[in-house]
Amino acid sequence: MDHVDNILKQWQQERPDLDVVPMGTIGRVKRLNHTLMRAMEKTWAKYGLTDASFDVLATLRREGAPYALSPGDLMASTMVTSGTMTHRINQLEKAGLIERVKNPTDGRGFLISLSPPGFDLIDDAVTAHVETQAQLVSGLTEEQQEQLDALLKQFLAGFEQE
Amino acid sequence: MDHVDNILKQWQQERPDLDVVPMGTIGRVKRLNHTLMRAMEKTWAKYGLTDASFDVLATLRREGAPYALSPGDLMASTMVTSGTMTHRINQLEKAGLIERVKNPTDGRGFLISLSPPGFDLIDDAVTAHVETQAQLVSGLTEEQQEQLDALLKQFLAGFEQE
DNA sequence: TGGACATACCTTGATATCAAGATATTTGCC
DNA sequence: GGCAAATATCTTGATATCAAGGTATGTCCA
Repeated sequence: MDHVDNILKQWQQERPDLDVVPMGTIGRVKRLNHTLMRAMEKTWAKYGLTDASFDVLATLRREGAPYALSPGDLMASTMVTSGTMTHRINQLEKAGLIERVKNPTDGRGFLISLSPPGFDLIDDAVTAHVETQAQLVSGLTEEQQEQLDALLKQFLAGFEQE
Repeated sequence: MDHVDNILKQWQQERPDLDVVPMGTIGRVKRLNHTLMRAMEKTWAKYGLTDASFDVLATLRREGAPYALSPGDLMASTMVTSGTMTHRINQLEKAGLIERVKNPTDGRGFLISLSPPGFDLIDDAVTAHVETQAQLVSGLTEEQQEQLDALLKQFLAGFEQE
């Protein structure tokens, strides 16, 4: 009987006409996401990073050499709007972790590339981040982790192509 | 091979020293949460509500008569900080959907109660909301929904008592 | 080849959130 | 009863986000 079960029980008493089973699952996804984000933020903070800045730097790092993408590519990868991405890029540029370069093949745009300090920082931060994540999933057995992953993947598949 | 799989593949090539399996699962939770929230926001918007305002009104509604809780209870239930809750309450009070009443048994605090228009609005909105949620989970079979729910519940259980 | 449409990014304005600290009240202990 | 500590809520200041719209450049077709 966890927090979400209590919510469902309340609804059943107040609104027995509603089928609240999906609410339980979606509520758990929301709550789990919240909890995981809060935990991971602590690790990012040790490197002076946030969800947003880690996200951008990690996206550039894992891309491989020459560690550069357009703002539009970054937006698609991180699911944020253009205004948000402009803001993130400005902050990271000010911190010297990325550089804006005119896109040589498209005069409308830029390429965002990791600076050498940005590369070093994200390489250290992601090592710690992966350790934190391993900790976070350790409450489930390996088999449960695999099952959960497979179910999440199928759940997401229903949305990604649309 | 979904979006998250691509991310993991990139990391494997760039940083083969890292075990990125947990990153996949956690990444899917984040992405799924984002997608589900965006979808549910559309329903809330039809009633002039947001995630935040729906959350508060629904918490009061499911509590049952007399539909009143303290800001502190609301904070605990919704996982936001006190500043955020004060702001939410101010907005809802301005909209006439809730009322602030001096707590008769504790002079430091208030009780937040649903106004009659607030009650009517949330009762309609939650009906539509539950329909939206049923739609959102319909990509999984009933059995998969149950499995997912059980795994999420156990995952969360590792955090809730701490 | 030139004009209409599409695209890429930035700017603006409104809102939501958090962390930290302020204020008022209650509780508990002597 | 009275003072210290705990508690409940609000205030403040900094940031992040989004939606909508602006500007410059590229693309495509008649």
